[in-house]
Amino acid sequence: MNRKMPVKRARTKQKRLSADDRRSEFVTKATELFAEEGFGGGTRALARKLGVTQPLLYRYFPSKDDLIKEVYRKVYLEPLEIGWEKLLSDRSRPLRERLQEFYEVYTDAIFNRRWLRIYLYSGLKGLDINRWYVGMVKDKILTRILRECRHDAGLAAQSRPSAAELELAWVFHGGIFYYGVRKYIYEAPVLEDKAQMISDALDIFLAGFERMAESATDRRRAPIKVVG
Amino acid sequence: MNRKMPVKRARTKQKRLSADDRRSEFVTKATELFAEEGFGGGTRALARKLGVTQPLLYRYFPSKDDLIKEVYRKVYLEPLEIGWEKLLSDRSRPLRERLQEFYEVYTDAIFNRRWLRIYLYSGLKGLDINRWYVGMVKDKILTRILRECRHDAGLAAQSRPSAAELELAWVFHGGIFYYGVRKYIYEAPVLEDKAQMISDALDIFLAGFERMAESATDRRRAPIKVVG
DNA sequence: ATCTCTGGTGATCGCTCGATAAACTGAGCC
DNA sequence: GGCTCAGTTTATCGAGCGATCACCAGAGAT
Repeated sequence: MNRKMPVKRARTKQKRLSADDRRSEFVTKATELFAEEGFGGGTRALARKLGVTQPLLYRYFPSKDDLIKEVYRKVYLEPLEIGWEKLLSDRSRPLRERLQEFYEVYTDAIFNRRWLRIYLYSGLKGLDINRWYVGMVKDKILTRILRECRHDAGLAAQSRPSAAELELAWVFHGGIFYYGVRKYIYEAPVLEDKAQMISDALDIFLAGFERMAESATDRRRAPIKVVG
Repeated sequence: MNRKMPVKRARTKQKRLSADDRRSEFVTKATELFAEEGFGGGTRALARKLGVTQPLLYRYFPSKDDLIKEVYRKVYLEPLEIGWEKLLSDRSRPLRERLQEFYEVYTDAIFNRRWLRIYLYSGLKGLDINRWYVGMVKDKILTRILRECRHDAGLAAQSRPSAAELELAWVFHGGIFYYGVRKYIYEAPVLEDKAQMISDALDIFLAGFERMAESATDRRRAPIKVVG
């Protein structure tokens, strides 16, 4: 028996997907919708994006909240695909080079309208998953960076970074993050060369770290001086 | 004829305010409500906060959108009450001192749950007023800071800051701003001494600025060195 | 004491929302 | 060819939304 004209399949509204495909299509399009409209975006608008009717959603998700949770999972776990540990902790490469590459890769993953908007919307809802992510940035990125910086500067390792060190790292990290917010949320003009921005931010962070490391032994703060 | 027991007035729901008082009470409580719930917060919930009925809102505002606009006006203009120009441009005081004080005062004005949440919500809506505010930060704060920095470093004044300089200032500013987001939006633990955080951020920003100023004449980037 | 003006209420409209139940449909199996 | 079962639709519910209108009530002027 020959196939029933596959041409028609292209003309018809491509209904009748497999369950897995349909489900993941819901998550994908929901991410797009919620990124634009916030989580108040309607289930009918979502169905329209898929070319199906609204009740179909409930064959795949018990409630809208469950769909939202799926979106969270996808968005929050997406940028974690990168091999952070190896990249940051590979001491065969110069520290500066590692940091530059890490932030280029990391920002490639999260600097886009979809990710940043979902991240901010979920942050405003104050959910646990958001606190978890912030804690992870602290533990897996900033703490690791500080450890490598201390090692690079010949300082003794410590189990946990000091509050002042951590704050320095946070301000640095936040400054870079805010670049993405300015570009993709505020849609304000930014310096187009992202790598250059990261490089400049790294310059002043590393200089600040060295300065702090020295003044920590001094006890009193010495005025900073830069020599060309 | 004696007064009708004024004590009762205290027991009764204090209705019947003057038009101006009621109107501003609507704006105040609406700011609180929208800060928590987003602008999807309902007019009935708002009325409940005032202890009045929902239709009363429409005696004072033609629509919910008009109320929202009032909230924007209040929130966006609130931190502008400070005398920025004088503070930043008063060359009788050391630059470092001026910057420290400015950021302490500025963050006193905007680092609170209400302001930051309204700001982020409105930013996500992509309204003109938000772009206006970002442009104002650039023109009235960052450009002015850079001008003072150039003057302080003995560099020639320029009508507009270079893109690289501006980006440096933005990353610095964003790093400080993100401190507020971490504390009041994410409710994550932060270094409690805000003035210290600002001081540290200023240290590395000023060092970075000097470094950039020097390398601009060198053409090639000189490695940074910090002397205690 | 009565009138008036205005701040405030009760009832309700039309709409959209998330969610449910029952009916439909078409590809694969016997 | 008819059966089956999974993917999809049609119809609809109850709740909540922004908004409107007619009415109420109390303080101040006369």
